[in-house]
Amino acid sequence: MMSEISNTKKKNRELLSEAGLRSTSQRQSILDIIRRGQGHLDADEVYRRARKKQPRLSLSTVYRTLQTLKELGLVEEVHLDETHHHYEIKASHEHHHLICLGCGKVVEFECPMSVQMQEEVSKEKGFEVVNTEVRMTGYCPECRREREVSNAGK
Amino acid sequence: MMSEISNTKKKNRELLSEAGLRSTSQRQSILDIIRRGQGHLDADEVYRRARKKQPRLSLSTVYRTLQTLKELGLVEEVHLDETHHHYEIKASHEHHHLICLGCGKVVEFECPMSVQMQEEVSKEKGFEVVNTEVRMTGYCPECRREREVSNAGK
DNA sequence: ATTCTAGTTGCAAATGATTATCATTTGCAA
DNA sequence: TTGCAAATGATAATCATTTGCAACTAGAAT
Repeated sequence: MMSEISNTKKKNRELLSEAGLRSTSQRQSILDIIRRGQGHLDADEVYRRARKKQPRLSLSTVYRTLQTLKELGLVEEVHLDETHHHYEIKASHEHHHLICLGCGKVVEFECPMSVQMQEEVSKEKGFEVVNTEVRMTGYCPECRREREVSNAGK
Repeated sequence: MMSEISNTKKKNRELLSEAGLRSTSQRQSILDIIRRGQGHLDADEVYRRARKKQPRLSLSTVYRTLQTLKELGLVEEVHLDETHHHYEIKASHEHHHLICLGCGKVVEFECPMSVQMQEEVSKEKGFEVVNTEVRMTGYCPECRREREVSNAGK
């Protein structure tokens, strides 16, 4: 347990240097924040959290690091809403996103079917498919209830 | 055949006035352009095309109209790339998008499975799912070939 | 047909996310 | 410890999209 946490820094360092990149404190903490973020943070949220430890950190560095980590394959960019990007640790299990139109809540779900789907489309269109993203939108249980109430009131 | 085209204007007019909106020449032509667009135009492309007929048209109007038509349910906003939006006529058949990372080409595909998938997720998560978007990325046949050639050259 | 007025438009300025620039700093191999 | 390329911070630039507002017009009322 304990060792996992103290190993993290070492692991981060290795990951970076293997890629021929310098291990800076900024990169350390940004990577840690995303790892602990459990979900999907946007650049600004990463920035806000990282600044608690490193007040001098610049937003540009956050963007640059996110980009770098994405290229390294450590972090994944997901498209939850149309206005900006979110980032999460490249997960062990593939998953997709279900977004509530009412409150913005994001729920992850797995979808074994998508692999099949990907193969089918691959074959049919002659593409080499690299990635499949499934994005559903709708209303979560709470927001559904609210909507029913306000509709009844009409 | 002929009548379909001449009916279009009338139909557009009705659609708009039913929604309590004025039928302006700008809205007419923007709607027509998207309808004839067969695919996925971004705001700027709509703007460029519409200006051929109406040079004084403003880009804001394009954006505002796109927004309006989207709310009316006549036009659908799709997220093909991360930098800006694309719009297409709400299609009779549901379809998804396969985007080439090499040349940017967009291919549409149908996916009956996605309906099943939607139901499953609905049930499992208690959401009322409104929409499902499947976005695959990869390399089209031509770009695949190119990539193989340049890899061999190494 | 003329008038009236709220819905629309065009323009220009504002915004928000992201990227580029560049002087300064820092990791790290020698 | 030192030298230097890589990385950072601060700021300006960019690009898609939105907004404020005065001028304009579709379409209802006269």
